[in-house]
Amino acid sequence: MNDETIPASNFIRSIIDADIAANKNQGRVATRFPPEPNGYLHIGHAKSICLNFGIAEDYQGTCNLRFDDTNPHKENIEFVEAIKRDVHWLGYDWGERVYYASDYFEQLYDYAVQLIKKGKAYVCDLTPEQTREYRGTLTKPGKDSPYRDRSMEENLDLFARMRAGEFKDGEKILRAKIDMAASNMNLRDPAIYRIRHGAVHHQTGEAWSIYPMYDFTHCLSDSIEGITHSLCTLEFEDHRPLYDWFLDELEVECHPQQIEFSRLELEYTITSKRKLTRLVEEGRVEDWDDPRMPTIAGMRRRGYPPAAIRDFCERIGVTKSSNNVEMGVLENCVREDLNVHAPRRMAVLHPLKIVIENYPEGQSEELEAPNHPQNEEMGTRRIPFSRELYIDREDFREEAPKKFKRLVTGGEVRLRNAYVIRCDEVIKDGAGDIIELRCSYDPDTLSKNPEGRKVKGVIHWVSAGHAIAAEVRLYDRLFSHPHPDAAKEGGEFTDHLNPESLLTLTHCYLEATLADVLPGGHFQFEREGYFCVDPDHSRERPIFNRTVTLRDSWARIEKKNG
RNA sequence: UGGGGCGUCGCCAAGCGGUAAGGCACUGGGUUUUGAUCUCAGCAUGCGCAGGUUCGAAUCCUGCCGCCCCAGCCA
Repeated sequence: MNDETIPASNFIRSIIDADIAANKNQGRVATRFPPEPNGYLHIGHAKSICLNFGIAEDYQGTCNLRFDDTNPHKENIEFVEAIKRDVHWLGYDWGERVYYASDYFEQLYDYAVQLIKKGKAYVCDLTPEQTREYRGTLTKPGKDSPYRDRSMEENLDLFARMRAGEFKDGEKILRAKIDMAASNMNLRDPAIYRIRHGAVHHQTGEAWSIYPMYDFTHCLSDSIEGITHSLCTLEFEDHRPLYDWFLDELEVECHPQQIEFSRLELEYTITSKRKLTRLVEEGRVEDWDDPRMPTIAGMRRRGYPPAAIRDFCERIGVTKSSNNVEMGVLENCVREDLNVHAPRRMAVLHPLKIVIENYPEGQSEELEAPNHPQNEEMGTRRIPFSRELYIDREDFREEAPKKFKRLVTGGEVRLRNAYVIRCDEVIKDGAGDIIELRCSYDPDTLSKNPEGRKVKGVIHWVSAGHAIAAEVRLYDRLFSHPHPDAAKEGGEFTDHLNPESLLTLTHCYLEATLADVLPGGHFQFEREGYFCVDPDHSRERPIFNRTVTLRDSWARIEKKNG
């Protein structure tokens, strides 16, 4: 990583520091990022990716990419590919170390046999419903399954036949024999293998009809890969005793340490894969990469730079406390990165035609404009100026509210990178709507202030005859409620979808230099915000997405004044 | 009311017995041909609450209170 920032420490890094000081694992650090390929990666995963890969980088360790693919009914290869693409795009590289839990199916099977031989696992014939009844409740202990004391030989035989496909889905499961009265529900003889016929696994095809469960698979996969620190979110804290139980009971050479941290809660978004899947499947958004989605693919299309997302993950920290991060933090990271890297351009989103009456008809000239006000190295560009221009309707008022410093009737304003103009006349149509402004310019104000008066306002513009027409998509938060999940009685998160999360402007005018851009390019449209070129963009049909607005203190003043 | 966690500024978050870092947000000033950027200043006598130990407590002890997670053959 070429980040210049020094990573902030956190309790996990402290644990690793102590482990290294104690020469635990011979000072080796090995982490892993273990996504299940049943959906796209989102901002919450980004936190985990940055943590795991970030630690590996900083401790000269390794971080494996491992697909937790033990549930063929929900997983598919499209998600595998998308995940790889997104992790790479975020800026991390797993080298040759991409693994699949399914790589270990054979070993896992052997481990299960080992457990049976130790009398620590048994085949259970209870139906799913019965299993639930036998499990007990939070306050009541469960009771032993009638199949709990089957002989080792019978268990071995039954388990082999499960694998051979002799039983139907749900007919039998393999369970760990622990303690049906444990106060920790996870220890009440958890399932470790279930039967799944008819699924074509994206890696193993139809080779298996039994699949291992998460708790059994995860700790052993970590162990097999020699992971030292297995980082996961808080909801797995209750699973840690089980994680350790399997590794203690089985003969393994490596017993990784599971450490839990709290998952990211970001205001105005959801990070439940189930719910994100619903948004896609119900057509509430275009797809997984819809710029409004909190997915990595969505943020990419929205124009968020990967460095900004990494910076965000750095700033929010890693703790075990419940958190509630404001959207402003993420947006600020995006602005900070783009402010430095995005070349400036001018684009008029809500065009209002103006005619400079004292500028000769048919004439035009090229004005030089810097690509970045603070960075000369980014160079300059030439933009055409002529008699007919477009400015934004927002930048003109017939009567100025107080503190308004843009164009008003009879008033002057600076055209960015060009001359000072005055509005002499307002032309309206039959309905009373303003359709054009007649103005005059002061030829002696190029790169200098006018004589004897102060012009405070500066607005952007484009030359009508040279501008290119484009579609500009203005995105806003997908939800109008900071906690979409906090639905009231009978409601659900979709009730809080923001109906104005996408505003498509089809008649925008951009300065001519924007004609040759490529998808993925970032620009600041001065005074409007940061925009990026959409993947669907073409020279014939230019499409830009608004990544984020500029900070807008005028909007706040206006709001305050009602 | 079983078990496991968490409670420090509006939001994140340092702190680990020696008298409350930092970031975001916010407020005010300066620079500015982006009401942007940049910059300067301000912003917790207080650390969920109540007791206790101590010369000294956000940090240790006790008891409360609040919030989150767990009863998938999901991960």
